[in-house]
Order: sequence, then structure tokens, then C-alpha cells
Amino acid sequence: MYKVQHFQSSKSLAKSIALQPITANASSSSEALRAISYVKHFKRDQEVFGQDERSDNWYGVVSGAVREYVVRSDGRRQIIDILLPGDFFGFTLRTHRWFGVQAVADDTTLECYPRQRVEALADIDPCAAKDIRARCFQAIERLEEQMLVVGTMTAQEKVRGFLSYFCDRMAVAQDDDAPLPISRYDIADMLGISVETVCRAFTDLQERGVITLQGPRRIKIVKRDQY
Amino acid sequence: MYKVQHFQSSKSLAKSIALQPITANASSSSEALRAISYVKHFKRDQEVFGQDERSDNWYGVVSGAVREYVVRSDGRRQIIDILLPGDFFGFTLRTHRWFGVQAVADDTTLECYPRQRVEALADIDPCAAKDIRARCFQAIERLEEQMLVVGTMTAQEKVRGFLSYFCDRMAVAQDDDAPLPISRYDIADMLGISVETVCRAFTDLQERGVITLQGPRRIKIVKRDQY
DNA sequence: CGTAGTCTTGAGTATCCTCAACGAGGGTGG
DNA sequence: CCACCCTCGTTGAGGATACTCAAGACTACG
Repeated sequence: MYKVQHFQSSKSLAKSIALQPITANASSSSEALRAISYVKHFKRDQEVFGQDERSDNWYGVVSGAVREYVVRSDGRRQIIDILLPGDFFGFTLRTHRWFGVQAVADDTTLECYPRQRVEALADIDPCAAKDIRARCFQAIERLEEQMLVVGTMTAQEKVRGFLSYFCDRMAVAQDDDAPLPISRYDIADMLGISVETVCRAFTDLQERGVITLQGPRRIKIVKRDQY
Repeated sequence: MYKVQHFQSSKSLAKSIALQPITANASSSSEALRAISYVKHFKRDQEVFGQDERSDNWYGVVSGAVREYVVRSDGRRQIIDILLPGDFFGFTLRTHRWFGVQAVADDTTLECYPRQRVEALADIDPCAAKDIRARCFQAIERLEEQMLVVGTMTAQEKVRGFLSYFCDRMAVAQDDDAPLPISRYDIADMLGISVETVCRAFTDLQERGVITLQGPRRIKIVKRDQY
């Protein structure tokens, strides 16, 4: 990696990365927008839409979690993004999808927004349009944050970054442990590392006192600051 | 990585990933939007905005290229995204930036869109609002594509994916070689690998006949399909 | 109770990082 | 003009990291 010494940034020197929560309350929907949505429930691994399907809907996660994924020609799965409650997805200009989406958790609930009706609404209701923009911005920032996590060099850092991001999102009380609805396989396929490496990172982090595990699916970040 | 055998996707089996270009012509701006923008030129490594600065503008790349980056507390730089002509960036709900942006190329030209004026315009002009949405969608898809590249396992694949993406974006004639305004260091910091590994990947790919290099900054992809 | 899926650990190997060195090109100053 | 940086690109050697394969523990579920 490029050390900072030979690239002169005017004022922004070394900075520990700790994002503030977004100021605007973007999870509150405009009434009109909510009115044209309908709710749908999904079980674990159930497909929301598949690769190559027509992109007729936008979605918002109400509860549970979903994964955006592709399956490569060699049979390997890769996860593009994992969406948590409050996240929106399915925005596109294309007519067809190039990745699939499945529910991760068993009790996943989504809001579905028919694309054409939303577009029509946005054209006559500036408030709804503003709302959609806000959600797009959220999606962009979420992806940017994850680029930062996935783009780190070591597996340790990737896993730590992922857990840090995830626990922030879960927004549990600081002293509480968060339920982790995401499997080691999902984490591995998202970070581009092997399952075994994810496991080893978990145990390493626990041994070093960074996290605490109550069973494989309950986690608590102890040293939150040192990232 | 998760092999496809033990995860049942209903119909979407192995698929080689080759994205079609986006159908809508999203680079054409609405007149009103363009009217409130102004153009700015940047030299190599010049800052468009820095970490922690107020986020008062949105930007579109006209020519050249820019990088979104952060500098970690250990002095390492990490690149979140590289933006090429036609890309828009700076969308956010936050009042302040959490990453910096610099010009990569020497002749970089940007359109600047004052945030407040754009917001005001969007509220009264549905066409402009639609235009902004389209750009957000583009940004989301660009980031998703790059998550796919950065999230691969081997350095080879990452570099190949990056070059494939880049050459597609440059949209040169198939038989022509594309100028590469991005340094090996930038590529490394974006993909989360070392510069030396990027170099070795370049030479490997050339030896295997996948790419051709006319000097380090001119590149042509020969076997475009095998990705 | 058996089976399937998940999680974890170990051993050996491949990949990639680090450090080091060197060549090429561009800019600057003498 | 030329010597002198400095940056970028490239290659080599050695060591650290992460992958692969394998096996076992644990859980959920029929």
C-alpha cells in the first residue's frame, strides 16, 4: 500500500475512521410512497428475485436481512452486499437484474415498491422524490463504507471491519451483545476470503479481547475504538 | 468460498458475468440542472474536497479521473472508488465528508452542482429530479460492480476484473488500446493488494496473452470473454 | 437417532506481502 | 545541456498470511 509519506494531502493527515450516524432521519417514509408499497415475507434462502429477472420492483428491508449475490461460472458464489433493516435495494436503470437476491434470515420482511408506480409518483410528488433520493444516498454511502471494509488487506481487518459495521447497524445498546443472523459462509463470500479464515479471525479476535462470543451467533464488540 | 452444490438457488445456476451497458442514456443532463452547474479544472493530486470538509456540492466527471480515498491512522491510504467521465459523486445526507477526493489525471474537469440549489431545483422540476435519480442509480450500480471485483479472492482476478471494468468504461474501439491514467499504486490501494502484486499480475496477464501492454500506461484486453 | 448444515481446528501448500534493488522517464537547477 | 533528484514500474528473495483439504464437534430437524 501507498504510505502517506509520498503523497501529499493538503491537510487531511492520518485519521481514524469512525463514522457519525447520518443526521437526517431517512427511515421515515413519505406517506404517499408507503401507500403504494406492499409487504412480503420470506423464509431463509428464499429468492426475492433471481439473476436475469426483470427489474420491476424496488425493495426496503423491514426485518431480517437479504443478500445480493452472483454465482460465477466456476460455481463460486460471491456476495455483493448484505442488506439490513432500513436498507433499500433494487434501484436500477436496467430492465433486467444482473445479480440475485435471497433472504438471509428466516423472518425476513420486505416492502415492495412497484417501479412504474413509484416513478409516476415521484414525478408528481416532490416529497416522495426527495424520499427516494435520500434512500439512494443511503445506498451509496453504505456501499462506499463496505468498499472500505472489503478493500482492506488482511483478513483480520476485513472481519473486524465487517463486525464493526454490522454491530453499528444493529444499534444495540453498547453493553449488549448483538444477534448475528449471517453465517460464516456469507461473511466469507462477502469479504472474498475462505470460511476457515473467517472462523480463525473470529477466534483470534476473541482471544485478543476485541469481541466476545456467546455461541457462534451472538457477538459483542468490546474494544470498539481500535479500528 | 461457498460452492454452489450446497446452496440451492432455484433457477439461477452458474453464470458468466458480462454486463450489458445501461439502456437509458443517463449522461444527458436536463437543461435546468446543467444551468446551475459550473465547471472546474484540476491538476494531478489536487484536492476536490478533503476529509471532514462540509459537503456543499455534488460533482460530475467530465474528463480525467478522480479518486475517493481515506488515510487510515497507520498512514495507509485506501481508495474507495475511482470515478471516470460520466460518473457523479458527492451525493450524501451527511453535512461533512468522511473521505477525500483528488484528481488522478492532470487534465481533470468536473461539473460542480451546489447542493442547496440542486435540492431546490429538484423540488420544483420533476425532470431534474428524475435526472438526479438516474445518476444515483448509476452510482449504485457502479459501486456494486466494483464490490464484485474487489470481493474476488485472488489478486489475478482482482486485477483482471479491474481492467475489464476499466476498459469497458473507456469504451474504446475493441481493437484499440486504451490509455490508463491510473497508476499501479492507485490500483493496488483500490483492490487491497500491494503494488508489486499488481505489477506481477500485469506481467502474468500479458504472458498469458490476456492483455497487451504498449508501455505501462497503454493497455489492450485481448481475451475479453474469459472473465 | 441419523442426517445435513454449520462451525471449528489442524496440517501442508500456494499465494501474496515485505524489503530491497534497479531501470526508465520527467522535472529542476546548476 | 547534463547531473541530480523523485516518482513510477518492475523484478527477485524470503517470510508471513491465507487457502485447501481433511476431520471432528455442535446444532437443528425429521
